[in-house]
Amino acid sequence: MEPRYDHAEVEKKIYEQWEQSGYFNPDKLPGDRTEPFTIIMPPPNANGALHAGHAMFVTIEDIMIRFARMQGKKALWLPGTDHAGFETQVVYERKLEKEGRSRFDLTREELYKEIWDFTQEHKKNTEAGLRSLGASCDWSREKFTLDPEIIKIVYATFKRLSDDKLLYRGKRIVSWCSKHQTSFSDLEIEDVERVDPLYYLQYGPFVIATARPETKFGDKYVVMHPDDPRYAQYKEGDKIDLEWINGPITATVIKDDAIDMAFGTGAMTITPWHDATDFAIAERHGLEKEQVIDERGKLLPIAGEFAGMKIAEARPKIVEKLAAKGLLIKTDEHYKHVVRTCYKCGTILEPQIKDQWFIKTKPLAASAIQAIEDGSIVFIPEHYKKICLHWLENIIDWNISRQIAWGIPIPAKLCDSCGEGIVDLDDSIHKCPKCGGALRKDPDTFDTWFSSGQWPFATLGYPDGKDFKTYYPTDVMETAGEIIFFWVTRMIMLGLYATGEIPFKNVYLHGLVLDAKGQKMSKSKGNVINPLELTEKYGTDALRIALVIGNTPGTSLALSEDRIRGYRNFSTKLWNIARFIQMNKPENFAGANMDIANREEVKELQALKTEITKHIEGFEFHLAAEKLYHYVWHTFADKIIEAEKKKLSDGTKAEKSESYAMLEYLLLGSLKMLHPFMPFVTEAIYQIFRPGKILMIEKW
RNA sequence: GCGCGCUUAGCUCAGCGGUAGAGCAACUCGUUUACACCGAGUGGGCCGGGGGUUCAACUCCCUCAGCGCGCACCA
Repeated sequence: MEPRYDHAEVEKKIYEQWEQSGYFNPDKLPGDRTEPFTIIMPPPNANGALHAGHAMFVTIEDIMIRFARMQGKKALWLPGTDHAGFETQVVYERKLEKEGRSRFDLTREELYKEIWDFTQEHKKNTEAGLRSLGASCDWSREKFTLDPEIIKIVYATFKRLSDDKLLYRGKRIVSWCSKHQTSFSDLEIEDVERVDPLYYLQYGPFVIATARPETKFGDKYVVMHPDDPRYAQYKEGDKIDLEWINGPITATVIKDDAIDMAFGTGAMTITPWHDATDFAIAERHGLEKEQVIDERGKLLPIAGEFAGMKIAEARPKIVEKLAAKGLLIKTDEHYKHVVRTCYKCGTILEPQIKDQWFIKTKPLAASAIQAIEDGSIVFIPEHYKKICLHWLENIIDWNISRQIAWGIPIPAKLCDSCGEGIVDLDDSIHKCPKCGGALRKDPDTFDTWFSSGQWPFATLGYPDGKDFKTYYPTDVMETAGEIIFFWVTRMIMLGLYATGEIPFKNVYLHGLVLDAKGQKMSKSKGNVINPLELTEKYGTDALRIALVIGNTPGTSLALSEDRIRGYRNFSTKLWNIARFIQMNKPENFAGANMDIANREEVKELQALKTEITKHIEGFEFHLAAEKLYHYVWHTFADKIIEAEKKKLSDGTKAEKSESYAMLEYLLLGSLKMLHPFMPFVTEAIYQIFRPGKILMIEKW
């Protein structure tokens, strides 16, 4: 053995050996394995390079899979990649921008084709990256979210939701991004606190307060609380003629409980097309709704002289005119409120009334809540349970339509004459069943999370696939705590709905990987760590164990190069322990006959094994890894080997043999336990001592 | 506003009813069957403040403070 472990040389060779052995595929594992253990990999987005978060999930999931495999289970880790709809389109649009092009210069088909090629390229890089991180996943079962068999399952769920009346097409308020030209669900929105002026405007006999004067052109309803004594003289339905921004109008009085008497003057006018609260009031009272701002964020002709202006440009001019007409009573310049922005570009989102497909989430959430509350699904760490339940209990209907090209096309037809939407999987409906009108294809695509939400059963070939029957429900869903609502809750809801069973028994959530200073990694800060650079420098094993030790589930981890270097030293240490033992192998050693079972050191190792097993089964990987590290270095190397040195040099032949037998036993035992954490170096050493064997499938 | 966390050695964090732990960093000494990517050792902590439960609290409960995050239609 070389004095120093050369990870670069060893890792590639060993991964190839594993892959060629076929043992990543549970069907090809030796022995009679009945108990399945399944993890579906959270598919990385096929739109960029691997980042530290990927290294984190690979490490944790690979630990569980390798452990299960060594325990004799049918261990399946199913890999995949995600087309990542909107996310990818945003990445691609940025690329277009840099090239001086725009998505709006391309037809949907052209754009789709370009992004397809782009993702296929990234997909290859992603797969190579996962391999170099040591992922022992079954490549023969790899899936892509746009594979035809996946889309087929997604479509079937869509149809079933429609048949079960859990899907509707509705004119509802959605959040609209004027830059990206698409609507969102409630999750793609980032609330930002801002301080803006609040304008008090004279509206006939009333004074109303608003932060958005530019939406007020069409306001013809003035609303107050039914119990407000200040407005007791006004009755619902009263008509009042008044002078407004662009001339005289007739306002109608409405009374509604939604009004907060303490805010402003207790009276407000409503803009149902551009505000969710106002929309709800309008729905309750059957009021007219009128669009004031278009999809590009510009004022419509209703704004008169201001038509065609962007909001930012129009607002001060409108305020100026209001002041000139004597309608501006006062301005409170320090009104603190929250505006909703696009989580990608920060553009202030404009609520718009749009025809979109919505899923009625309440019934789906109810069964998810039950599965979580009765403990069928367990969260690690535990506190995510409460977070999840809180979200599910307050869930709102889910807009799954996106006005972007990159995604799974929504299999539906739309009727322009009556507004009906009809689910049509096989392009067989050509006339509106409601009014007989002409139909056109719905141009929209699904929210990417609608398909990802079906990932656990879709990848396993629901409903008839053999894999589905064997491996579902899966054992663990391991992913980033960040995407708990986007993904985890949706998988639970859709999994239970489609299959009647939970999609996974355990949810393990890891935290963010931060830079050495504890800051979030981002491209703009330039502090993004490329895991593959680190593995090249220090070895994959060093990176992996650095990501595990001291990292409790759910909490973020500051990753410094110092840390990884420290664990690289551990790889070297392990290598040298092996080298020392190998150098002391007696000639004609007959190890099989040595009786060492009663040695204290052997018992100690067995006790350690019990602890490590318990920790891994309890998802306490940080404790397992730390104890192993400590044992190997400070007990095995520092104490046991040091104590045996004398016997190895001066002992009788029998003593030498016994010492060697014991050290070899302890070494191989340690390697086994370390293998899930540091697969490469342990495999390399193991095969030196046991030529022809593969540690990956040795018995735990 | 509601909810969820965090606060332990210089730094990053484990531990969570029974005499304070690791890695990194610092300091001293050391080349002896592997390993200087090493070994032997040292220093360093009112375990955020206050109160309570207990024979016993860093650990459980309450409260305050600071920090972080999530959710939320007050115009």
